[in-house]
Amino acid sequence: MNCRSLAGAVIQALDRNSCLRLLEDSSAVSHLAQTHAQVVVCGYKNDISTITKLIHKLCDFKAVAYARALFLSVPKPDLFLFNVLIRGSSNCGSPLSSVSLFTYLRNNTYLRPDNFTYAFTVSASSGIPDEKFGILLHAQAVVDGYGSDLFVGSSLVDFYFTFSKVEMAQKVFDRMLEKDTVLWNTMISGLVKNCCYEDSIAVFAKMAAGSGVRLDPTSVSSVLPAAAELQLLNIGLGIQCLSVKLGLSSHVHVLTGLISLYSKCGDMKTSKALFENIIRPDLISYNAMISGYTTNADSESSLRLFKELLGLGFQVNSSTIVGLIPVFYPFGHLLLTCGIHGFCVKSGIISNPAVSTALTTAYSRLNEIESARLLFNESKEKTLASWNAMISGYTKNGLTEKAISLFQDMQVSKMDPNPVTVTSILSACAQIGSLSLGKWVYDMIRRKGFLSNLYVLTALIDMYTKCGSIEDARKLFDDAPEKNVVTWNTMISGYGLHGHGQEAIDLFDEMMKSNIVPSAVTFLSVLYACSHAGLVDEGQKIFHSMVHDFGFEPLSEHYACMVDILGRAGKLEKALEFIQTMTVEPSPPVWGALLGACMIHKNTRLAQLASEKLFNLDPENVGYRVLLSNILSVDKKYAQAASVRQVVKQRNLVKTPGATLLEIGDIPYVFTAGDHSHPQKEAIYALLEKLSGKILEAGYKPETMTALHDVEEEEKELIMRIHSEKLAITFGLIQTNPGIEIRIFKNLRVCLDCHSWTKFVSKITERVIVVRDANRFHHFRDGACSCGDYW
DNA sequence: GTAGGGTTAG
Repeated sequence: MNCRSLAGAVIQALDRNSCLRLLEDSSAVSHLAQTHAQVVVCGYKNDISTITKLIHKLCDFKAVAYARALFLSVPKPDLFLFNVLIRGSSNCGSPLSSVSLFTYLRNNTYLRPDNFTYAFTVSASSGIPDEKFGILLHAQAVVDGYGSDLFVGSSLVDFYFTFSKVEMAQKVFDRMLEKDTVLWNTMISGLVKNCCYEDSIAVFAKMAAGSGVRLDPTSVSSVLPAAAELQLLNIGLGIQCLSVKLGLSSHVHVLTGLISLYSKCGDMKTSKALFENIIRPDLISYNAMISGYTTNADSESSLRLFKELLGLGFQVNSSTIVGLIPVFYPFGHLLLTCGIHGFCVKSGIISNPAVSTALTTAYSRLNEIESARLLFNESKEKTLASWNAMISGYTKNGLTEKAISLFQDMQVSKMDPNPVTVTSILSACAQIGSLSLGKWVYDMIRRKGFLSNLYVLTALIDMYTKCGSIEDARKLFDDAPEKNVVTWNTMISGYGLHGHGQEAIDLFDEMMKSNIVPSAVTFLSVLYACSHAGLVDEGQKIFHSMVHDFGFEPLSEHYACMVDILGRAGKLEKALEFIQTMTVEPSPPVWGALLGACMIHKNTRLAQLASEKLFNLDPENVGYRVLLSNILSVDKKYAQAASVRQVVKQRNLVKTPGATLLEIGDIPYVFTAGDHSHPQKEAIYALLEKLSGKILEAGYKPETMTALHDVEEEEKELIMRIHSEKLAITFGLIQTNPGIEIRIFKNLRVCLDCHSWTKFVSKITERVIVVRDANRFHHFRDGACSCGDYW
């Protein structure tokens, strides 16, 4: 209270009722302070009901410190006053004070807590990180005879749901002899909070059908998110009909819930109609619409509504922003992302962890991984989701080492990984082919009980196939209690990766028998499997079936697969004809597949046609130019080959350097072409020399020489450099005992010469050599490769 | 009643 307002206030004698009325009508803490002065002047400072009213009002205005001070001045507070302050403290974000007031009440007064006391204190204990307070209160309430009180019961149900103790919540609910709307509503919303969507819907149905209890807008709006989450439009429709019948359908909460439901089911037309039905849409209903447009990829409408919201003078909140942000990355809107980032900084919304996490994701999806990292570093409160967003940002951008090192930082900072974290890390292991790290993660998954999570399981299967252990992957797959379309796709593509085309087709057939609805990726996976195994007829059949039986509009990627299948089989003209039948514009991979086939089957004419298209569509890609240059060299068109390479040089295009990973025990070794940095390089180069002699005797013919005609000296040296896979295999031979399988991982496709070299080395050393290249696995054994020279 | 992080092809 300041002096001016005190001086300005007309202090006059008032009766008690007038004092109470003044308190009731106060609309700010400053008014209350003035009235407080009058209360004192008029001699009511010891009137408990006046003081209680004042404390109650102070709590409503969040002036909890003032309220507490006043409370302490009351010589003999009664139970009602205690209850008011317990509830007030809890509502003002000080749940611990509520509990300590309760303790004080029990230990230092002769008062006995009643059902209100318990209800308010239990509610407060839902806001304390430690669950023990609520559990203790539950026990005391039962002892004091309030165990089946409705008020107390509802707070207890809410408390147990807050701490994810679904069974306990259910138990308390079941034991309540009498159930009212609030109790049912608490149950419905608690189940939703704990992702028990089906149960939530079931409880709602029971409430509506036979409980005899009245449904209110909260009942309906509590259950709607469950239907939305499960995308059960029919259930949602039923709820909508019911709420119309009960006259609840014009309530803004109900309408907002329905908007969200229809949006999540992809029906923005209905959402829009519902939104237009709201007489005075509030921020939350706007948010629901914006997020709906965003998830349905209507960036224009989403942004329009956002601008409208700002224009109406609404103070947008974090939900608005989080619902809007994903609009930016599918369309590459980097500038708009930066704009909204600036807006968040200016308005202070950036401090909300959900906002900074969403922005981190946006930047990493836009390949602005550095910006993502800066934002991550700057964000004050790093939640589990923020760490996960950054880690997955790295794996999605192929920066696996950074992902793994951030994962280590995360553990150092004592943030406990969850299934989401683990899924990203497994994906990183799969990318780099690190079986040792993958197995370590698997160990952690078992310890933490994450194996029941379908994302984790699928990522684990993927990790095993990509790290070369297709059998282990299949075992996990067969033992899986639950599989979705992605799990099946993963296993099918795993077979493809290893060249096991028939197994992939068999699994695909089995999938169809299990009535799993295939996706576009399912067909891509099985078609790639056909291409890696040379199954031409089967591939054509599946493509045909995809279009005619399953009604899929083939994507450019599907065409690329078919071109690959036909091309590898030598049916180059047919592949070209196939491209000409395409209904969509052929993308670079389509022409790339044709170009690759031209390399295998030495067709310079078509190669030139394909590369002309490619150089237009994807001028920065060096791979295609190198491929064309090699094709020309093989055809002895040296001058043309040189001019293709010249372009690469002139434009300063960067070729991805080849590298190979080999793990001995848990230690990873990385080799690059012509690597002389290795401590055991002498032994490696000596053995390389020795092997070279032996395999030449056995009939090996180096394949690089043809490409070396008419090449500048400097360049020749580059080409002559020994490829990293040869160095890695040789090192593996030195480091491991005879008979042990050698596994290596190459980041690019293995070249023709290295492929042939490895075949011979596997024969003379009697070793199984497993090579994972950028495309697939090669299992070399006794002079032959599992790919049947088909890659 | 609205909202952030995860798996599959190439």
